[in-house]
Amino acid sequence: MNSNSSVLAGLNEQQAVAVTHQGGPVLVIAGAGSGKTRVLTQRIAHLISSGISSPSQILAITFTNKAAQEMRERVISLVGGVGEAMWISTFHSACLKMLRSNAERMGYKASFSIYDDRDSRRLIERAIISNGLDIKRFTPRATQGIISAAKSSLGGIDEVIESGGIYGNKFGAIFREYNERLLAANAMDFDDLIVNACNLLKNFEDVRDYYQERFRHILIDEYQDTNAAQNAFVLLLGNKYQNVFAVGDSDQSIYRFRGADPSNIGDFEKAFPNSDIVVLEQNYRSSQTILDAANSVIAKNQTRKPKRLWSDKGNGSLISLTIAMNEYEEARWVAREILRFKTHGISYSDMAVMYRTNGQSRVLEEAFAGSSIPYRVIGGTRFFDRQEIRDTLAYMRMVANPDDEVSFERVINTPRRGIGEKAMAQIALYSRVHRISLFKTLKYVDQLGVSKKAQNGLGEFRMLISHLEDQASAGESPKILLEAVLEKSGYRAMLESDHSVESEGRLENIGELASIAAEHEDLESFLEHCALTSAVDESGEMTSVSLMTLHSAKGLEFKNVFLVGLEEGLFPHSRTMEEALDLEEERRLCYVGITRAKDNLAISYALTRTQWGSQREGMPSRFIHEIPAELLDKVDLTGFANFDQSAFVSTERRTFRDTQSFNYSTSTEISAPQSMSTEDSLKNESTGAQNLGLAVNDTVDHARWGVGRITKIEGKGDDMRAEIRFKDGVTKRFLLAMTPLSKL
DNA sequence: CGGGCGGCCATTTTT
DNA sequence: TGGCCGCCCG
Ligand SMILES: Nc1ncnc2c1ncn2[C@@H]1O[C@H](COP(=O)(O)OP(=O)(O)OP(=O)(O)O)[C@@H](O)[C@H]1O
Repeated sequence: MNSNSSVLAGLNEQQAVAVTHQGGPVLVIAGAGSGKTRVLTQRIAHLISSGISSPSQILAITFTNKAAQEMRERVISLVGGVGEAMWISTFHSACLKMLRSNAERMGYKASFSIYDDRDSRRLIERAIISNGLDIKRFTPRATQGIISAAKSSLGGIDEVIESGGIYGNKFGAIFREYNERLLAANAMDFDDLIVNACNLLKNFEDVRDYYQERFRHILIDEYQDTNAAQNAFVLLLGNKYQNVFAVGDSDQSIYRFRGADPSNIGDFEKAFPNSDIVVLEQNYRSSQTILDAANSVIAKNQTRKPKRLWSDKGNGSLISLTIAMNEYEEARWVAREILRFKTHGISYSDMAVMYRTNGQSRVLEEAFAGSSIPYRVIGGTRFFDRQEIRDTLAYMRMVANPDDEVSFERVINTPRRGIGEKAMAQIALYSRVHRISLFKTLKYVDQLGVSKKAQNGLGEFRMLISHLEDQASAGESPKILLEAVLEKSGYRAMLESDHSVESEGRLENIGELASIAAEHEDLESFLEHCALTSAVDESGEMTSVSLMTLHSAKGLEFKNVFLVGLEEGLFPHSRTMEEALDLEEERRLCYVGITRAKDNLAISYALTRTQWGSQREGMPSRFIHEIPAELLDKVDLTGFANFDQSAFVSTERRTFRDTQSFNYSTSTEISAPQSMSTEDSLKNESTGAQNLGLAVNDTVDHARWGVGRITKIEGKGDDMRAEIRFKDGVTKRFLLAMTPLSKL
């Protein structure tokens, strides 16, 4: 069967051109919602069903694992059959797969560990310290930024030295040591996965030949967010047959901060001089109103080529703009709207709330819980970031790769085995001198020069790991191994013995990890899953509202979208407001957010917001002003929004006098004290409570919350804070200078 | 050596 | 808000 109806169904002319392109390099450039992902997916289906390509000749790159999985399912539903042979994955997964098969060539063992951000930062910290540098001056975070930027642009030590400025040589030394430690630990960081895969292809002709022959068709989604190393990977693989199909939208490039380089799009034509360009202009997702708003925001970017994008879905409803007193009121308003939409037949799973920073989810979660709205937070504090999960996985990694330095340090003394700083220093010394890994030094435990107690602990640890290694090489499943780790290491016993609610939660999480382990045949695939599965990948079939950052929202779509916290300093974020290029990236992020909505878009901001314990007054985001006023339907919950830009005088803004009544009816107990402290701070008055000589266990009376007992005092003078546990069991924290308290 | 506590810090976005 | 460091006591 050749050109097939199901594969071409639901495509416009331009889309069909792209899908059925006869081969050679193709670049699809198109705005949001124009069907880029659909085209890419259906092209895979077309290649297979028309017999042009077999599934095993397909390499498709997506931005997240979840997108990969969905694409695979979609292709299978179009052409049937088993899709196992296709490689549809993220860059990182694809590179990892190649590296596992060829690790020895690169000087690694096949069982190498993958270091995520935090593992890598920890190792960088070790490298900084062992260079005799101060981690206050050379912060691991900043150093990691420099190193990662160099790696992801395929640079080496020279680039690190250069971006290190006057301390270039120091950063260079750190960089060198970090890489040495990685190699010694048989570990790669995220950037290494890409860089090493490139080097593998570059340096080994036979490997390159193999993969070039194998992947006759290479397709890349979200091309605008590839970095130099990823791009090099694509070019290396695609060089021979040049069947490279890339889709992207430079207006949706939002990862420049981590090395993504949208100029890869422009360079595509240079790399493949005979490439064909396909432009898609019809948006099938959003109403014209939403599209107009998005187009007019993004038009403010200077460094951009204008682009046409239209929709025939009709104007739809206006975009609502809501002004709230504070973030609590904003969240309650979102909750009310969600319930309202629900009664109009829109299901929870068709709605999403998007924000700039993860920290904003908390208040929303509280409001949703209070309104019994089912919700899911996508991303945020990830499951795999929890301490107990990291600890358990560190044990598992030790089993797979005993040379793993970061994992060793993590668990050598968890639970306590009497190994302190002193013993660790001795181990590190021995490992340096004898050029063996930390774990291997344990063979010579009596030569390390550590206390008897530490020797015992170390011996115990060594037996534990080697016993587990035996089990692993005997082919025990990850589930069994995990069980053995928990039991034999004493980790479970440690948690069980303390009987706290916290430990119970940790045990539950570990239980969850065990069920993930049960889904995997071997240790390697389990660890791989844990290393590369990001929070965004968690499945979300349930009928719940989604909460996520704007970054996580890329590529998704919802009927109703709430964009919250549109305040100067938050969005655009204060860290981006100085550099024009950073600000443009924020604007693209706004464009991405707006264009996630199909039917209804609601944006909102709060006049005050509590950040780092203190209140901040917010100005409406410039992005709001960049949306034509006639597309907005303004609702002022506060009565005194200072949103008096000329564009908005037409709406029914209440006068300041009205606010004296202060009866924004929806406010409940949560916002009242908020507004009270706002008033206080505005008047710059102190309640004097910091001078009452309060101490822990004093009983106090709070003007709004009633009687309670002080459980904690910190800070002094005007900065004194108290934690008070009220009679109803609620615990709250206050800045005393602003709190109406009396001592009882 | 280990645990607990106070105080200081910084605090964007993530494969 | 929490993560981390330094300090103190058992
Ligand atoms: N020809 C078409 N007819 C009807 N619907 C279409 C057509 N093409 C795409 N769509 C729909 O439009 C929506 C957006 O498509 P898709 O996600 O592929 O766009 P995209 O360009 O990848 O978007 P973005 O870049 O914003 O993530 C999807 O719901 C898709 O099913």
